[in-house]
Amino acid sequence: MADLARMLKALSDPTRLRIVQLLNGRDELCVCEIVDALEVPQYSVSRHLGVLKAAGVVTDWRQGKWMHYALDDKLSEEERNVIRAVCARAEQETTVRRDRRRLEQCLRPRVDGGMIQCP
Amino acid sequence: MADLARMLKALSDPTRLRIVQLLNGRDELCVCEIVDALEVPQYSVSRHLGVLKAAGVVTDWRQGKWMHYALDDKLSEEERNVIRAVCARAEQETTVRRDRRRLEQCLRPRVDGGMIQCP
DNA sequence: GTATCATATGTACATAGGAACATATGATTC
DNA sequence: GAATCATATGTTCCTATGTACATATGATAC
Repeated sequence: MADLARMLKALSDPTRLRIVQLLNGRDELCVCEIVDALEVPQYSVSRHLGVLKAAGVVTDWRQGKWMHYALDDKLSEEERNVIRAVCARAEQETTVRRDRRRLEQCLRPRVDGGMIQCP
Repeated sequence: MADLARMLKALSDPTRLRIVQLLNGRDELCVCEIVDALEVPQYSVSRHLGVLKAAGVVTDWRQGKWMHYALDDKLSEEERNVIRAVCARAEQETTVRRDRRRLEQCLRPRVDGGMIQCP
C-alpha cells in the first residue's frame, strides 16, 4: 500500500504529470528535451525526475553528456495501467498538447539504436 | 492539470487508498462502517474523507445520525478509470483483503432504498 | 589541463500534510 | 431540554514538499 501511495504521490504534481505524459508511449527522452518542452528551469526538472525515479516510475541512464529517462520497465502491468489512465485523463489538458507540440520541435535526431546523434 | 494533480494527491495516502478501495464498486458506506473496517481512529477517517471530498473523489450526505459517503458520480469517465486502475493495483495488497473482510462483518443491514435499518 | 556542456545537488525558506488529543456540532431519543 | 450517538473540527507538533538560487559533478572537446 505504501508503494502505491508513493507512486501516486510522485504523480500528484503538475510538473511531474507533464513529464510522465511526455514519456508515456515514447521510448525515452533526455533531460534537455524535457526542459525545452516544459519551459521549466533545469534544476526543477531534474528535481522532479529524481522524485519520479525514487518512486520507481522512471529509470535513467547516461549516454555521454546526456541523461536519458524512460518509464521504468520494472513497473507491473497494474502500475502501467494506472499511468495509462492518468495520461488518458491528462490528454484533456491544453498544457499537455502544448508541451507535446514544443517537444516535437526540439526532439534531437535519433539514429538506429535510439541513440541521440551528437552534433 | 491542477485538478488531476489534486485528485492524485488525495489518493496518495495509504489510509485514503483503503477508503477508496472500500467505496469502489459499492453504492455507499457510512463513516462508522469505514472506521470499523479500517480500525483507524474516527477523527482520522473523518479527516481523510474530508480530503477526498475536497478533491472531488467522494460525496457525502446525511441520513439521520449517519453520514454516508460514495464515489462522486460527477467524476468523469477518465477519472473513474484512474480510480479503477488504482483499485486494481491495490487488490494485490493484503491490507485491502483484510479491510474488506472486516467490512463484510460489520455492514449495517440495508433496506430497499439503500437506507440503513435503524436499530 | 582548461573550457564547456548537460545535469545534479546543497541550502534556505515558505508552505502543506499527517497524527493525536480534546472538543464542538447535528440529529435523535427520552 | 438533557443525554446520547455519529461525525466533524480546532489546535499543536512534527515532518515532508516545492521553489529558487548558487554551486558541484561528470563527460566531452580542445
